[in-house]
Amino acid sequence: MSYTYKYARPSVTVDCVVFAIDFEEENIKVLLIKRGEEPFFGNWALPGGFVHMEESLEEAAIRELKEETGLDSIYLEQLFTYGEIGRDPRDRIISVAYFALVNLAGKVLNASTDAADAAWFALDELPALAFDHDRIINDAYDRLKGKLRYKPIGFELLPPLFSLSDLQKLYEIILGVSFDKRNFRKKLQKLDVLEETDQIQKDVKHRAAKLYQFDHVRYLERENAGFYFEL
Amino acid sequence: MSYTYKYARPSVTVDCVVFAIDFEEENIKVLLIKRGEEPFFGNWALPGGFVHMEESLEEAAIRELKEETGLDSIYLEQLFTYGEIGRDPRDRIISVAYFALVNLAGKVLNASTDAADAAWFALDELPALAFDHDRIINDAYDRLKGKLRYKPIGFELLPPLFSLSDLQKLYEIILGVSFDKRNFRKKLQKLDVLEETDQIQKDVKHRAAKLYQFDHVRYLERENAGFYFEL
DNA sequence: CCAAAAGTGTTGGGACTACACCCATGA
DNA sequence: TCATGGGTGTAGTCCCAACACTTTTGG
Repeated sequence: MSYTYKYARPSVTVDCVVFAIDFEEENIKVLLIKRGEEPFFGNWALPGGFVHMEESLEEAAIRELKEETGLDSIYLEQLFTYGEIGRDPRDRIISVAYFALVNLAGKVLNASTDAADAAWFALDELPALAFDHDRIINDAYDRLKGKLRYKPIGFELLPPLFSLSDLQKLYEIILGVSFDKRNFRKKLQKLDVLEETDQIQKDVKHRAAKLYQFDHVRYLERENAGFYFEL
Repeated sequence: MSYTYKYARPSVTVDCVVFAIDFEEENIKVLLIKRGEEPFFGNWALPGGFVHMEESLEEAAIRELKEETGLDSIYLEQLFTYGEIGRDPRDRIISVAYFALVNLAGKVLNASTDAADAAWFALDELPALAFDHDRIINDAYDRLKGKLRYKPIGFELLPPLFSLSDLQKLYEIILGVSFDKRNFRKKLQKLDVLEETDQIQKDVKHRAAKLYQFDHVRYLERENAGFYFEL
């Protein structure tokens, strides 16, 4: 058989599930854009678009996020690739989904070129979504819950300096359980990956909490030494 | 902007990393095929090929496995999608990699249509591989090691009936550590997902071990009840 | 009877759970 | 002074790691 890439080719897109935590409302938010094109014109959908020939998948995800939402340099990992027949009503489309985490307070959204609008929605109050994006969001949430327990990805959802109560609330919101305050703090202390700073909370009307930061370097040292992060 | 899927399209392939355990040699085996086409004619590579327009990704993976190796109805999960520029020397190719587990003793290989040959290689003695397949195998091995600890996927590498020593040896081979026999057995007993059968080992020249089987149903019950499999 | 692997209990230490009160601050 | 969340210790239980010998079978 000769070497020819002779088969008909599907189109390939990337889609990004961007999560953030809303500490006021105590819920999880997903970033959606209102589609400005057919199909599903006017519906809400995940930010994303076609992969260009001169960029990698991750580059495409980063570019689309920037173009459609203005978000930049956020945590991003590949989630899953969806390739069922009929996902797109008109053509064969394969979508590589990405999973992104962002600190809600630290970023501002820009609507732009091919998205008429971008907005945060509570995960449990999503509008009707284009394509199979509801399923993708579900899978992403499963990944978030699963990975949160054994990898320090929660810190991506917090500002660089945070209180222990914020961290605990984050875990409680995402996992849907509550933790004992003293036990939670003891466990973190034992993990030894948080660094206490000399900063404290500002503008709170009660005793200000000490602020901590996550020590990536120490975490990697411990992981390589065979210690497991687990919460 | 009008609705046209106007972009140039990459080709999409699937590649399968099939693992098995060799209990005689006490090592991990990977299934490779010798390429019968350019590029990398004559090199060893992962089984796989182009995704057709009328099949899903998983269907493509199952079809290619059957065509190239004869393997059928084995454990399969999606691993990762590789889309770097230049992975393939001649064209833009995006590969959806799958991760497969099989019981070495229970299956026979068939070479066929577009693979000149198929063979098992020890993971630590791989030949030069086509494309970036060495990297894909590495990623698959990481997935195997990681997932083995908290999901009962090891049973996919064993025959339906197995001894506790086989199971322990499997964990030791894959994770590269050794476990205390009594503690290992106590832990399994506590997990309560193994069913003792009335069968025993045959044709061994020492005391024959009792054979057990994995109880999928009970495992799912426990998982839904919030219990974690962990070893 | 020898080789080879199967099978089996106990103990000490560390981790986890459950639980309640005082402290600091701003309004 | 009050409301709000910040911060802290102990005791009991359970889990885990460490450790060695006897049993069964085939050759």
